[in-house]
Amino acid sequence: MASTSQAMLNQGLFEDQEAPPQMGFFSFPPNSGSLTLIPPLGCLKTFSSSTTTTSTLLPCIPTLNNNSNINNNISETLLSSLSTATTTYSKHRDHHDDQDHLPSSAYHFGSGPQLLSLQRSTSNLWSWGEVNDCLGSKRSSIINGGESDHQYHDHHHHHLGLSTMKMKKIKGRRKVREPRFCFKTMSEVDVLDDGYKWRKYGQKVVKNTQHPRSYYRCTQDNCRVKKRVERLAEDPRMVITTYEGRHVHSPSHDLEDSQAPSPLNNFFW
DNA sequence: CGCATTTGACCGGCGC
DNA sequence: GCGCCGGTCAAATGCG
Repeated sequence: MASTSQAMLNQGLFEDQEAPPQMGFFSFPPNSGSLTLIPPLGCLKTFSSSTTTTSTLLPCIPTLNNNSNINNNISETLLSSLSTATTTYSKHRDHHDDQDHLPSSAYHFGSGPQLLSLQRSTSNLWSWGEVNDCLGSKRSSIINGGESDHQYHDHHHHHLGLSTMKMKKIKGRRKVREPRFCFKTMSEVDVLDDGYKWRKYGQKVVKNTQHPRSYYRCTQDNCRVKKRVERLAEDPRMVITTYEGRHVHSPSHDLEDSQAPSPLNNFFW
């Protein structure tokens, strides 16, 4: 089911290893029939601070039923969303790290409304911030726990994943990370079918959250793609899925459905 | 029985 | 240096 959109994703989003992973917002509420579009929900946030620029959010959110007949296939949905929604992301400076500054150029794909904008980064580090913005990881949870909402909002996206970002430094040199993509879905089920086969290899309790974070690896040989799945602390209805790496194969669905897998079938990368 | 999941241990980075 | 934490490993357990 390779599509132009997929080709765009594959070639445009991640062909450049230095390009940051992208964060999108999608909603997959259960119990609806087919792919539909709904107005933005509370999952969409706008960040603002002295070090963070504004995130723009979806004008519409694709939704997909858990029992959908269209394979519950996220890739389809994401692609659909990309063709119907404006997806942007917050960008912010990594004020903890030194002076690798933010990209100055943005790429735009698609026609009509802005489908997806990509910020070119000189370092993958920044993109980690992106991912963790989406995540609501431990740092924000710690800040959130027992402290005022005001303080939480002030620091929310700055503290997310800081330790992780610093892990990227090795003797003053940045460690190159696999490209990442993080998106948020509204779903009752934690693991959404994205067309690939995953094996769980770990689970961690996230501080100040009742929901654990699960770690998955792609089961395909030689494919080192990983994904993390967790529920948003502030809104347990939301599932945060973070992909890391590029698949070196086609989705299993395609392999089953077709004998002619194409590189363009590669979901995200 | 084979494979997937669970779960405690372990490791490395980071802050204090 | 120590403790905390995220991420991973791997033995134990569960399940079809």
